[in-house]
Amino acid sequence: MVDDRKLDVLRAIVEDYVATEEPVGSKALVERHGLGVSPATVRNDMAALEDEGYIHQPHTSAGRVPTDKGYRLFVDKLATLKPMSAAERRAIATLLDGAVDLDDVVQRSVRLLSQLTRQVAIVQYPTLSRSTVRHIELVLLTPTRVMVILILSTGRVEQRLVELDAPLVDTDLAELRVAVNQASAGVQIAAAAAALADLPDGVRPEQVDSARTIVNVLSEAMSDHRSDERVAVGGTANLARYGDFETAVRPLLEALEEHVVLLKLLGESGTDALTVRIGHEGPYSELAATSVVATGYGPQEFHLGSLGVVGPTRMDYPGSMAAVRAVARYVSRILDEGNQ
Amino acid sequence: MVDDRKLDVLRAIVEDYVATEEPVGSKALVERHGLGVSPATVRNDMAALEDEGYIHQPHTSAGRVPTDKGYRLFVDKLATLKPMSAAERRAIATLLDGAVDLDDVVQRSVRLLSQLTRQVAIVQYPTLSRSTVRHIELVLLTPTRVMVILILSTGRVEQRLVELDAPLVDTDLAELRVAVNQASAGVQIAAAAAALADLPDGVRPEQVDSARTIVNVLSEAMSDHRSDERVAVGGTANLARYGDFETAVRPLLEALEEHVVLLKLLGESGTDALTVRIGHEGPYSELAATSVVATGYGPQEFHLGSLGVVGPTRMDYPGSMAAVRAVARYVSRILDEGNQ
DNA sequence: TCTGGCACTCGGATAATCGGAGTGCCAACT
DNA sequence: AGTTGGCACTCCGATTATCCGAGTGCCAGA
Repeated sequence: MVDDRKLDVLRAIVEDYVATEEPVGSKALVERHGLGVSPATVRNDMAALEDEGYIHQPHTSAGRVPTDKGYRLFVDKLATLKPMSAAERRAIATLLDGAVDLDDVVQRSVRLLSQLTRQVAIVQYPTLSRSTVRHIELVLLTPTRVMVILILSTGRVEQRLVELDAPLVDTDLAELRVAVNQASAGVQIAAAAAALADLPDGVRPEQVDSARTIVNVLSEAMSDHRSDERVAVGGTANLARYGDFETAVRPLLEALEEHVVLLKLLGESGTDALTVRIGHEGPYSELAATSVVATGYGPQEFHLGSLGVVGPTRMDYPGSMAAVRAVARYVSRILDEGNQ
Repeated sequence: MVDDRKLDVLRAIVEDYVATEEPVGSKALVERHGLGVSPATVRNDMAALEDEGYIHQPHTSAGRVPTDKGYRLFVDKLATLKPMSAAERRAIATLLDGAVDLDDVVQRSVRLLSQLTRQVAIVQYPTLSRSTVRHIELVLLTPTRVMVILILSTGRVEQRLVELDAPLVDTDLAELRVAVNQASAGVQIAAAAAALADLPDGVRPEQVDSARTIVNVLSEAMSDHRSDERVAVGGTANLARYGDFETAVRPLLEALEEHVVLLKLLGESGTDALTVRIGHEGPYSELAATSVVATGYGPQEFHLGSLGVVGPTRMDYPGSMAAVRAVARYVSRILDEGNQ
């Protein structure tokens, strides 16, 4: 049975432990928080909380430390997002508004997020998969060499160099340009790739080969989800504040190198909800000591990617959650604007 | 006076210390290296080397540790680059050949370099400043909205969205496209920016405003050296092997966040020579415990950027130098090929 | 159900001890 | 002059011993 006061005690334990990084005892608790009861009472509650698995004693005669389960309860029931201060809101707005292109938005977001939370921040680049084709440009560099440029609605630009078997003249290329754009402009890339596949059938015979080559490259670029896997990482210096190096820092540093791992951490579930993954809840047993606060972003429920922070299970959840949500909102808005 | 044998002793000390991370004593030295003399003799030499400032005793009755000056001598006089193994050469070649675009080349290089050296690797993106304009593309998205795409010889693509005051039709834009390309294709961007400045004077009166707007954006993009400051970092997990956290790891982690700092570390001197900066020789006093092995890259003495590794002063210089040089060569070659 | 009291536990900080690797120096040897 | 074995000495770091106190569980009384 977990009544209200026990929850208060749990909240107090979490807050104190996060702040001090040391097991918290009954006496210190009643002093620092106005619980209105005696240490002995708190001790009883603590014993109960421990029975339920919410807190844990490193050893007899030590204070209590929240378990993952304890943090979970804290996050689910007890945490009220710390509202961002006006100054912080302004900082977010001005910093992100100053971004000149997509790369810049991502870079600035990571930096911002890591500074706000003093944690390691991760921002996934907007995925190609759900974006639409804004424009395709074909440029004749030499008669047999075409530069193919694919511009997507998110602002991402993909470019490929194509070597043709037969020379092409400018007017031919212009026809082709019109054709590919008609077939794909405004269409989601998956559909665009499909639409383009039939295109070579419709062109003049002597252009078929060239068209086919170009279309192939285009669909390849469209279905190349390599860039879906791109992420930006920042704030690693914050790892330095971690206490335990071997169990906490090293595995995380290793994870940060592996972008695939990071994406899994962010949880590319496709949902835009703010999610918190605590310790062992995550997919990697080596990262049992780290938590992830993440959310999707994208204009109007349209999931373009995820961003979040990772840190020790002992982290400031309310603050991190608020920061992550705030940054995600601003990023979504920026991307939306650039997309009109 | 530093005779040959003393140099041998120094080399042995450096090698042993790098390998073991512990002060090395006279006895261990003669055992591990076939010096052919007795420990007592080595001790005499050590005393001399210490007088000269090449090595240093953490405390009486401890072994010796090389000083920065000692490493310097080692690197200048004693180090013979460890040749890359055939397997390593092949790994470099295949990995880098698989790169699909500029970003990919850089990403792969960082990864490669960090794995080869087991250090933190840094690769600067090719600078805009010395590259030439390959092509400029203007795309009419709406009558008053133009997407400007700038393609450079290094494969970098810059794109900007331009809002025009007056609507423009396709044929007008085509004229403009021809004009800007004629003015700038094949020209170094600094010169191209200058050449473009005069261009609006030559166009038809009703286009002047649009031309001016577009040209402004272009020269801005050309002189926007923001991307000159881009660097990729990899292998931070290797920091975990460092012993001393506070003095070695934390300052470096902080430095890695600051790309400007990194560029200074790489030494954007413009020279392509392989340089080694040891400990205090570098520009940052907080990084007195770290060394940098860096070199420029770019096809045929044409400096496009720098790459290198950073690590503790106690690092495997011969190995790192060889790896850095090898990777730089391959990167240069790749960039050259993509540039034909 | 809460509270004050009390005996008990145990980790971590502090102090004390000890061994050994390494040194410098010197006298003898080549 | 350069090299070597011997030897007394130093001092770090690992090991062990000691001790303090925060924190606990439990119980009896309000």
